[in-house]
Amino acid sequence: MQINQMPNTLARPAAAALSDCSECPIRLHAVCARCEASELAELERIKFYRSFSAGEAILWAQEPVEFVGSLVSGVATITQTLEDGRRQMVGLLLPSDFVGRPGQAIARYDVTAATDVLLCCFRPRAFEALLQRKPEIAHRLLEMTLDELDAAREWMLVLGRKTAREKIASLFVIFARREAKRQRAKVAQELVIDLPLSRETMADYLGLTLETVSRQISALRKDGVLTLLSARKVLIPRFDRLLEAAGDDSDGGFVL
Amino acid sequence: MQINQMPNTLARPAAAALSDCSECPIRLHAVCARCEASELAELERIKFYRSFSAGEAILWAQEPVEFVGSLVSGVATITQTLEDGRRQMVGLLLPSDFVGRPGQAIARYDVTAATDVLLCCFRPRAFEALLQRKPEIAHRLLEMTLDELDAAREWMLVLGRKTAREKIASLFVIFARREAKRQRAKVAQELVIDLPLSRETMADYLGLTLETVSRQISALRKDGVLTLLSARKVLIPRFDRLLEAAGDDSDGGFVL
DNA sequence: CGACATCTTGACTACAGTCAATACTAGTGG
DNA sequence: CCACTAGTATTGACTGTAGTCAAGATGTCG
Repeated sequence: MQINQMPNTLARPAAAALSDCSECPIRLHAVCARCEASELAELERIKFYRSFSAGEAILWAQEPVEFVGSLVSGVATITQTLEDGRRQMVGLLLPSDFVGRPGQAIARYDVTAATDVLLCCFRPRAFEALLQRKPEIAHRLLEMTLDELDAAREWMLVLGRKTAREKIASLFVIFARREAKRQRAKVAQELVIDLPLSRETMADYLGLTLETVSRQISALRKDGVLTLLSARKVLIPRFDRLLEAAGDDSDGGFVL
Repeated sequence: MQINQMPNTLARPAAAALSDCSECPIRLHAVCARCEASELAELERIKFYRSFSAGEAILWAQEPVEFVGSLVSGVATITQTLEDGRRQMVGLLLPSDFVGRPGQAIARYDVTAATDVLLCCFRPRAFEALLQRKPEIAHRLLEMTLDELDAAREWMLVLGRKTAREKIASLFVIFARREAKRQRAKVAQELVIDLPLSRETMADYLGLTLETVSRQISALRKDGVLTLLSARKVLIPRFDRLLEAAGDDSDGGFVL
C-alpha cells in the first residue's frame, strides 16, 4: 500500500493547483461525491485549502472549530487524552474522510496530521448551510458517518477482546484492505504495507504500549507472518496467514 | 435511574395502545423528532410495532434485515462475536435510539433485547424512500448517528486505556448520565442506578470477564464509592467520587 | 560526526484471566 | 412451607499477558 505521504514541498503547491474539483483525487469518494457540475462550481467558490506538516495539529480538543472539510491527501489521527496522559486514538482519517462534525462549534477530539496533509476546507457556517440546501451532500455525509461508526465498532472488538498479537495483525489487515479499496483491487496474497504511523502512534491506536507493539511485530516476524523491509515498511508473504493471526474469520467477514 | 424495564405483560399490549404518535414517549428524541403533524400521519400509516422479551434476538448478524425502527422502551445491545466465542458489545440501545442501518440489507451485528423491548418498526424499503423525501428525518438521523459515533469513540478510550476499576465506574457514570438526560436534569450527588445488564453482559461491554466485573464492583463497595442495594441496583452516595474512580476529568468534560 | 528520534530487547512486576468452589436468588413443584 | 433446581453472583488460588523501567541499537538530520 502507498498511503499518500507526499512531502511538504509537494503538498503546499498543490493547494494552488487543485482549484478545479473535477481533477480532485478524492472527487468520487468524499462528501461531494454525488454533486453535479453546477454544485461543484458552488463548492469551488467557497472552498479553500490548508496544508499541515507531519506532526502538526489540525484541530485541538476544546478549541473553536474554524473549518471543516475533506482530507485530500495524507493521514491524520483523531485522539483522546486522559489528564494523566494516557492516550487513545479513536479514528484514523485517510484521503476522502471528513474532518469536523457539522454543527459542532467546539472540537471534541484532537486531530493531528500523521503525515503531511492537504485539507479541502469550508467555513463551518457555510458548510452547515450547504447541508440544509443540498440533500445529496447530507445523504453522502450520513453514509460516510455510518461507515465510520461501523469502523469504530469493528475497532471496539479489537480493543476489547483481542490479544496484543491479534491487535497488531488486525491493524495491518486494515491497512492492507484500505489500500486495496483505494486501488479497487482485491487484497493480494503477497503484499507490502507502508506504515504511516510510528510504533507509539500504533500503540495509541491499539490500546497497547509501544514496547508491546515492537515485541509483537518481532514475534510475527519470527513466526514468518511478516518481514520487516524497514521500520516503516512490512512485507506480508501470505495474506491469509496474517488474517489468521488477526483472529478474524478466514474470509474476513466481508471481502473488499 | 429507572431504565424502562416494563415486564412483558405490559410491553405487549402497549403495541396496540400506541397507534397515536403524538402520545409516543420518544416523540421528541427519536428519528421522527422534527416531523410535523402531517408527516407523523404518514409515519403512522406505515409503522408497526414489535415487542421482544428479555434475551430475545432482535436482529441476527449475517441475516436479512426485515425492519428498521426506533426503540420505544427497554434496553438492547449490539454485539459482535469472534468464532472462538469472545464477545464484545459495540453499542447500547436505549429508548429513542434507532435500530438498523438504512440501505443495509444484511445485518452486521447481533442486536439483542437486554430487557423486554418495544420497537416502532418500518419496512427497510419504505424507510429508505422516506429518507429521500423527508430531509428532516435524514438530518435527524445524521445527528443521531454522529452522537452514536461520539459515544463509540468515548467507549474506545474506556476499552483501550482504562483499568478494570475505571471501566466499571465509567459504565455507571454513563448509566447515570443517560438517565439524567432522560429526565432533563443534572446528575444528583446521591443517586440510585438500576443495572439493566447482567455481570456477564457488563463484562461484554467493558472487555472484561464477569469475574473481574464482580471483583471490581466489590472493590468499589469496600472503598465506599457505592453500596449494593441488590445485585442489579446500586446506590452512589457521592457522584463526584464515582467520577473520580472513572478517571475522567472532575467535571466530566461536558456536563449533561 | 554528533545529537536526537525512534525502535528493539531484557528483566521484573502487576493486573486481569482462568479454573474452581461456594453463595445467593428466584422459580417450581411436592 | 420447604426442598430442589437453575441461573446468577461472589470469592479464592494460581497463571499468564502485557505494562514498567531501563539499557542498547538503529536511523536521520543538521
